[in-house]
Amino acid sequence: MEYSVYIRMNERLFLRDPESSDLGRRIVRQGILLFNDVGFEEATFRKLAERINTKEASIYRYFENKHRLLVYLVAWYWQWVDFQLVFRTNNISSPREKLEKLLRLLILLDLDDSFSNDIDIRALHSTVIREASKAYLTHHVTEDNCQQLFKPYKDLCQHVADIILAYRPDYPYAHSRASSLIETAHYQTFFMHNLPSLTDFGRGSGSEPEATNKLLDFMRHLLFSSLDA
Amino acid sequence: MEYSVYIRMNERLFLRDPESSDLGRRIVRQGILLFNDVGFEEATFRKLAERINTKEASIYRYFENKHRLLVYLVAWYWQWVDFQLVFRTNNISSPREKLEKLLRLLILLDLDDSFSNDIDIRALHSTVIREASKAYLTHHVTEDNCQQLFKPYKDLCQHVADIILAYRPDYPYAHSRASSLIETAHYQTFFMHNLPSLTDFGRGSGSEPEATNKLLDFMRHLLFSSLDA
DNA sequence: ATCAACATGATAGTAATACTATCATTTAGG
DNA sequence: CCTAAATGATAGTATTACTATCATGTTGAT
Repeated sequence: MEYSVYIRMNERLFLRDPESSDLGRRIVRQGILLFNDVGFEEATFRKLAERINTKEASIYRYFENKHRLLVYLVAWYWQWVDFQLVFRTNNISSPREKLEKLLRLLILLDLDDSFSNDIDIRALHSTVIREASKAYLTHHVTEDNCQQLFKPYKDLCQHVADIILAYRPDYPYAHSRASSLIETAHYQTFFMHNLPSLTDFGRGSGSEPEATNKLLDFMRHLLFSSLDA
Repeated sequence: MEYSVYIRMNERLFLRDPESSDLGRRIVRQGILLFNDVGFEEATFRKLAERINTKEASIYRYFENKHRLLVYLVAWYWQWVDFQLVFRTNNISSPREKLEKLLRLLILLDLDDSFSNDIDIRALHSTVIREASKAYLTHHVTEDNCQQLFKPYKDLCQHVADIILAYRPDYPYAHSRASSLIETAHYQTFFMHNLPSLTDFGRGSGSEPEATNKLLDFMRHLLFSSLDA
């Protein structure tokens, strides 16, 4: 099944809306692949321009700089996750089942279609795991935050916190629990693939899907042991 | 009390040992302050050189580049934490008490002396919180890892995992629990100060030490609910 | 005290990056 | 079909991230 949703983004995330033109869409879609291929620090607008047969200057018409493009991609991803969460849980009444769905969503299980609006979700997921923290771990977080650049992430955390509170109305750390759940899912995935000795499901624990299942078990254990304490 | 320990670093972390000369020591100590003042991406060897009255080229004799300097500082920090953990818990037999000490160490509570070998630990702590993940979230993690650049972090995680296993010998996720504990301590601190809506102890929850205490409560809850489950 | 290493200072230079500006050309919408 | 907007093409600037070279200063072994 394909959910062809148009994700409306905050206007401060771009100079010109990249979804309003073919060039803009190519910048976003190939930007994801470039970040994935060479990493954020090695990526340049020049390389991206070559990749999509345009000029550096044209890309600057859409995004102020590489960092802003990253912030845009990360924001898009969190809005996508947020939408998927609503979509996949809106026929479910049990908060516990909703949380279970969320866990699977965060590690990209049950993803029948890897593309959404021609955006390669798996590639974006990898990019977000590796680069998302660079979007906010800057000297100018506060200014960026004032411009609402991180709103999609904060909204998702709020929705997760709401589910947590539905599950356990008196839980005193709903927001921290939500943000640490999301962060943990991501960097444990990174560690599993790149620094496996920091996890219990890396090398030697079998195939990739098996490792992912162990990660899911760990996440489930961590989440519910704290909520059921 | 002051622990004037000389922390011996892996030789691949530098070109010339910065602890072997006055200039080298200034590079490290002022490097921490520069990263703290302007952030990693805005920092340059030129700025650092001006700050310590030397030339760019001299700094390049100690560190290949800015990223390597960051990796060095982060590695130093984790070795310092690891040493502090051993030092502060070696007269304690209860694993639970050891874990309690660790929690306080990770958020820099009970720090009577902010300096160790003239290194400003609080400044380094801030820098590590903000920049440490940039040390490994790169396209060249695997090569860096092969060179053992992250060994201090992995060693600390192993020691924490050992304490966890002493507390709960059959716990199946000791390594992941250790790494997620450490990571969570750091980015929850960052969120608390910079994106407080992602936490439950930000703005409005009173003074700085009060917020830090709430964070400690959260961390304690998270850790022991999973281990005691 | 002397000399040889070695560390640093001082200066210069290169390639790449991160933009900005300008103007011609193409494309799309009313 | 005409106008406005988007893109292409080219150029240029300031800064960064280095590398090279040689002179000068400092240190430590004899």
